[in-house]
Amino acid sequence: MSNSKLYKGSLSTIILKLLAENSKMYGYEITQKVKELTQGELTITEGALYPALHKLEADGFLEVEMQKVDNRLRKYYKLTQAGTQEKVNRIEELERFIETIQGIVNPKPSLG
Amino acid sequence: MSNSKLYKGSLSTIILKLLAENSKMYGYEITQKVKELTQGELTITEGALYPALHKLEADGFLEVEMQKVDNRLRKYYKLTQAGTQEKVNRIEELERFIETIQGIVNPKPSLG
DNA sequence: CCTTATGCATAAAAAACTTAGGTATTATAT
DNA sequence: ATATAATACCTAAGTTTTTTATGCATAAGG
Repeated sequence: MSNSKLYKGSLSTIILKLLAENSKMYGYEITQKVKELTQGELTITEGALYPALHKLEADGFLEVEMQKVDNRLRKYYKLTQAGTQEKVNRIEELERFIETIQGIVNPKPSLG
Repeated sequence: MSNSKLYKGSLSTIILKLLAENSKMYGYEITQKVKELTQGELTITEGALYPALHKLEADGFLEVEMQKVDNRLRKYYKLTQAGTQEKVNRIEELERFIETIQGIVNPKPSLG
């Protein structure tokens, strides 16, 4: 994304999560969905997205299905079984990370 | 850190936050403090920490004070005025990022 | 004496981006 | 008609930020 350096490392987790919810998406659709979900806060650049998709596919987490719509080619991605499991792991990792980081930036006093 | 790729980009924010709370810390102390605060979840490597400290100093956000303790040299860092402001900005950015990412991985249903 | 802990540092490599291009079709505005 | 924006894919060069692997030095513990 253009705005924040913080999201580094979370892109593929975001992709896996969106595909778990929508079962089938193409690249451009993912960029639009992220914009929509974040009210424009996060803009995935194509230079980041496509390599990330290709890597997830190479790792066996995604499979591809081509489809022609209005004479334009779409490359639909969906989760494989391994991808479904990987999504669970990545989301867990992300949530653990958020808790961890909040333990630093928003430490709870040891006692009320 | 060794465990999570996710923290990429948040290291300098963590450093600024710790220095805002402790007014004066040296590198090794920061690594230990992070381990402690996160119960071992996050381990800052020295190869990441020292360059990050040097960059923050070069950017005018930190200033240095040497001190000898037990014949070992410590390099204490503290926030400059600019660093104090930068800390506020970075923390805000981090919290906005966390909200944004949670809007994706934990979307609230549009209506109960 | 050897290893671990404390305390600093850098350099090479890897990872994950941004920026900047390229191709092609369709829709919209001038 | 024609230019621009939107849709839809892609890659390569450069940058940033990390990991991994070192190096040096003192102090403490087995």
